[in-house]
Amino acid sequence: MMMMMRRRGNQVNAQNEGGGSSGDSGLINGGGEERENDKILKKGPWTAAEDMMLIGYVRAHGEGNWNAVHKNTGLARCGKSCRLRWANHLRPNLKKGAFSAEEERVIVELHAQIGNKWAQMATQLPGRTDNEIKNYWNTRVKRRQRQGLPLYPPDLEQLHTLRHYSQPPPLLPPPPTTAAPFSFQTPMMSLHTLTMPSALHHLHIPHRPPPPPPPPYNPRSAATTLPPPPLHSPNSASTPPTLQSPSGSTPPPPPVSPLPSPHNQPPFSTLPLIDYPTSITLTPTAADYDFFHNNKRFKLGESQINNNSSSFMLPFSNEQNYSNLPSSSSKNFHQPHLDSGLFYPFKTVQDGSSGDGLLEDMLRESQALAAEANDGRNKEPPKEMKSAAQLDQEEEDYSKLLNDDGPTSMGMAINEWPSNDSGESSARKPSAVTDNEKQPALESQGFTPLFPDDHAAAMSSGVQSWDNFPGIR
DNA sequence: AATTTTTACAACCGCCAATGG
DNA sequence: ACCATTGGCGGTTGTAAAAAT
Repeated sequence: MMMMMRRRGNQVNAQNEGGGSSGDSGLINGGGEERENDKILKKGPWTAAEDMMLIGYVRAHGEGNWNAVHKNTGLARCGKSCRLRWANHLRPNLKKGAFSAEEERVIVELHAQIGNKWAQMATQLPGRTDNEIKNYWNTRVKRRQRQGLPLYPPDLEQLHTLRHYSQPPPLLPPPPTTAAPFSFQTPMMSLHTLTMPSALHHLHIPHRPPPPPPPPYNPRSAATTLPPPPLHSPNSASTPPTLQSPSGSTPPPPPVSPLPSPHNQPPFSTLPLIDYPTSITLTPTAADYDFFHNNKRFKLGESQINNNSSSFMLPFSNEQNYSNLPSSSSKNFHQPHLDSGLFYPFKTVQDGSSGDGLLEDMLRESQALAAEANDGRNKEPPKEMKSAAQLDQEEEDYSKLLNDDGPTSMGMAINEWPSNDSGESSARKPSAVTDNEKQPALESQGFTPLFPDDHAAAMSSGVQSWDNFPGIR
């Protein structure tokens, strides 16, 4: 079982958890729960069933309005918790696993440039969340301190020091808004296929566009922006150094971020959208028998696809009973992206029974809500939909990605033993490797892997799809 | 092999800003 | 102008697992 997380929920949560509740919401209900409007809100680790409910909700209603989740679905989580769970674990395109050497380099560069701006840094690292980056950095700080190493390599130390004396430069500008309207693989693909943009390799501060007017002074952010001073700074002089452009006399073009800016894009704009909101169907397609597990792609054989299996069941109850799962670890089910894979907590109902119906109920409820929303009124216009051409392109990109294992490609190093700028290795092997080693084969249970093991690296780069989610087409 | 240390990670907390009534 | 709601951000904590001793 995944870690038995501490239950800080036993504490009073005086805050209103993202505003989802009014000030009187802080009634304690021991055992990691909290009451709100007579509903008990859970705290602590999310169960797979809860994840499914949240996913279903988002697919039906889109992101945002997180406090409506528990009101509409009965999911006993506060809106804030839902948002966090979605953003950090459930949304598509997330890349899990150890940071690649290139990613580490980017983080260090960005940190030298902007400090603890995790959210901004995350916009430069496709598939990575601010939380991941923050965790990585904190770990790095501890490690470097213990080793007596500087936080930054010499070239970045210069930049870092400069930052103490000057206006922090703006982040890389957003890409042109004429980019493809939507592709949930676009950010990753661009980095993967183009390797790291030079703008992320070298931070040419002198050539950047002039910084915008300083924002109003914010004592809070001012207090948190500066990173801890370098431990062994080679540039600890009291005067700012002159920063030389590493590119010599030819200024590089303005850096272009491969990512949409959070300032002109809706958050998590990479969510693959469906024909909102009534497209949810319970009819499985062949793709529903196609899933990823443990970095392998599996597909049910024809003999395993029951013609009668028009329903799916969650192989666990609300109380997270994993006993019916294939031999995969519960951890992987609890964290559907851990394998950089897709959701695989589904088994077809072979005996014609309907299963526990949780997912069906969830989907039907979403469908009913969607229908209600549509009911002849000014419904919310459909969000972006993929055209057939887009889907084809994604398929093609995906195929390319699977065949592309260039050593400098962003994201391919997920299973490599990363070493950072100073040549040190992370003290811990990426867990995905050991997980793979541990995993019992699903083949013995009737699943056929569609890709060989080396597919793992490509999948680990964050290529994910909703297409395998039951009832999506 | 046992124990200790370190790392990775998820989730929460507290605060702030934006928004809308 | 005020207040409530909502979403977001950065800091912090606790635990499991891995690595080191």
